Amino acid sequence: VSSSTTTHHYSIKQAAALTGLPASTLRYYESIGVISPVGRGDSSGHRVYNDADLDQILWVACLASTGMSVADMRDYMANGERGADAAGAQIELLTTQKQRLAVEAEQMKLRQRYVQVKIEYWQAVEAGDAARTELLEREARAMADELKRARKP
Amino acid sequence: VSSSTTTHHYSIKQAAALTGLPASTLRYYESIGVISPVGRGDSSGHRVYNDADLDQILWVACLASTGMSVADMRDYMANGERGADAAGAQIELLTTQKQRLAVEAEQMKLRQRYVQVKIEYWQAVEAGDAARTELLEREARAMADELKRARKP
DNA sequence: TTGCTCCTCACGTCACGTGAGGTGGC
DNA sequence: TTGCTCCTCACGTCACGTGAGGTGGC
Repeated sequence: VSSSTTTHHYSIKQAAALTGLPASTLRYYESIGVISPVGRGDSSGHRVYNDADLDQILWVACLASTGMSVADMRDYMANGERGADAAGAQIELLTTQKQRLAVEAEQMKLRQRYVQVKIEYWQAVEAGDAARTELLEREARAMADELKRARKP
Repeated sequence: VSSSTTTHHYSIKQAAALTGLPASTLRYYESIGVISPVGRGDSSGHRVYNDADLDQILWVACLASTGMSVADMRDYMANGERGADAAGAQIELLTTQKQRLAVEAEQMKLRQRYVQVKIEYWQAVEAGDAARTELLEREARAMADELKRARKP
């Protein structure tokens, strides 16, 4: 999704700053084909990133953040043929990714609740409230079971 | 948070099934001191897990799920002295972890919105809606900026 | 005895990170 | 010339995963 009116170029350091990924990772992703080869400066041989490159990198970073392997990311990106004709395929991939994120978000919520229950448990212990302590102990155990099930798929 | 009335024992395979972590990871965590040494069966030498062990493992799994390093997890667990006297310290650690989870959840939401904008972008491209395409392009770029900032701290 | 699970130890692997040693533009 | 950034290539590292080779209880 690059701007159709203006295109700037950026050094690897600038690209790293703009995307939040370290320069070493940008080189690594390019070397294994997760991102397409970026342009090089004449005579210097330095990488020159444009807006489309940055956009691609941000998208890869989003995929990586959900624990996708680099092999899968490469297939994913190769599939996205670049161009309006592939819109249908892109939407399909994006929808899958959306679902992955939804599952992850659900697990995050569970973990947050688990930690909250643990906080309340220790507060009950501190207050010497034996009944509440036992109640929260049971609750924590039940949540643990949920956490285990959520990790499977 | 082990049950005070009954304690069962479990093999490493059962412990793996109950916590969702592979047996190899349970051995690894024990070997580097992230979880305390578990009991061994007389003469067999096989690991025997009890409810307190399982609880500890689930807690470690929760910490690991937020990207905490094993070194930090070890310090964290060592600090939790086990016992009601450490309730205050436990609550402090748990509160910190809660905040880590909240930040992570915020990033998840951002990524979900980013993917959603991308989906709508390609739908606009597919529909040939140039104005909406450009609008969503700008929106995606703005979100990318947010994503970058969220990854920093 | 035959499976089955468990054990340790060592090496493999995945996704980078980190120098070493060298080049290019203000 | 002096910094500064960039380059490649190779090796290091972190968190496990995966055998190899062997033991123990029904």
